[in-house]
Amino acid sequence: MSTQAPSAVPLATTKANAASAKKSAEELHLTASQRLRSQNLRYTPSRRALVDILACSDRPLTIPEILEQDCSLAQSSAYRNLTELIEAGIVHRLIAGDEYSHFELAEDLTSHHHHLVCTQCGRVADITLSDEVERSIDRALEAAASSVGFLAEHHRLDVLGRCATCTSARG
Amino acid sequence: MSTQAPSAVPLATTKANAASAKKSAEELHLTASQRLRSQNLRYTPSRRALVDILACSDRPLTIPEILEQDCSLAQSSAYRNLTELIEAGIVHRLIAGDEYSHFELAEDLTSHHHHLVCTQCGRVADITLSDEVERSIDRALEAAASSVGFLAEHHRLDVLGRCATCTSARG
DNA sequence: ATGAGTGCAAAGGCTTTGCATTAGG
DNA sequence: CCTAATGCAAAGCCTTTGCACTCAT
Repeated sequence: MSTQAPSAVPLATTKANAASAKKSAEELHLTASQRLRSQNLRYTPSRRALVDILACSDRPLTIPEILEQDCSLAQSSAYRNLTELIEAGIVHRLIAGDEYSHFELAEDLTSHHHHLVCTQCGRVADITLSDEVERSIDRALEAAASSVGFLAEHHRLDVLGRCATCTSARG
Repeated sequence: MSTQAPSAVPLATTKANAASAKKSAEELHLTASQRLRSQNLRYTPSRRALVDILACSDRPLTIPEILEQDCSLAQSSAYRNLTELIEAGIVHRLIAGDEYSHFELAEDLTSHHHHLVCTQCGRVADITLSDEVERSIDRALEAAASSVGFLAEHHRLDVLGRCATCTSARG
């Protein structure tokens, strides 16, 4: 089923992602609901709100950013719900630096992408690369990993630097 | 001078790194000493020991791993010294997951490489990719970054999965 | 009524910091 | 001598957890 959370799919997910267009909000919530159900968890209004907030953002958000948009949820509940959404394969956690974690929808609910991480303000933006480059990266990483018996599950490619705002604010 | 810490060199460092062979221990310590001196810091035995430990390892190490090899240093001093070595451009800190940070020598003291991160045991191993793939990645990232006014400083590319030990220990 | 979800407060765990002491140029 | 470096203990900070209460089926 295309709505099942992937368990251990190797690196070569580029084509599949390119093929699956971004899900509609309806499909997204249905999928989220199903994945939670399969673990005997409920798709509560709080969790739906979290998914909505992440779906509406064009970049991964931190807990403070999320709570800014929905302060009705206790911080601990936000963390707990995000953890459960992660375990259900709906959300992905990103460790960008030494500050807050960033949360985004899982890649199979959006599409394969990478990140621009501002080393000054911590903001993270999404970027995508061409399928050609992605395939070249996949091949190279898979070769390097398998040569040492490493079972590659996925890769992360981040660009570190200064975002436009921080660059213009201070050279 | 090739012994100066780079301040904001863009992505295209592949050729330079490929050209500069791994420094000898002597050169390494000299460079480290000079970089610290330029910030009015001393190259103490503790700091030299830290550099030695990192130089002898073929992978980034955590604080516990470092202290295992030199328990003569207080944990707080290890953190403080590593922070100063980072600020002097001698050491690089890696945030692999939600556990300990990993420390390694700065890339211009070793060579450009990437990491295999085991999601089970947290161990990090180094890998290198071909210059061709690196150039292709650099070009793609630079194009994506500059199109949104992002000033790219460097990139990080990690493979997440299971290391050989964890794979054989438990399917 | 049985199990999941929530909020509050407290605890955890890695890392940083304050402060007095020691060492180096 | 003056400044940096060190060790110990305490504090910080993001995140997780315990517990009692509420809600859904």
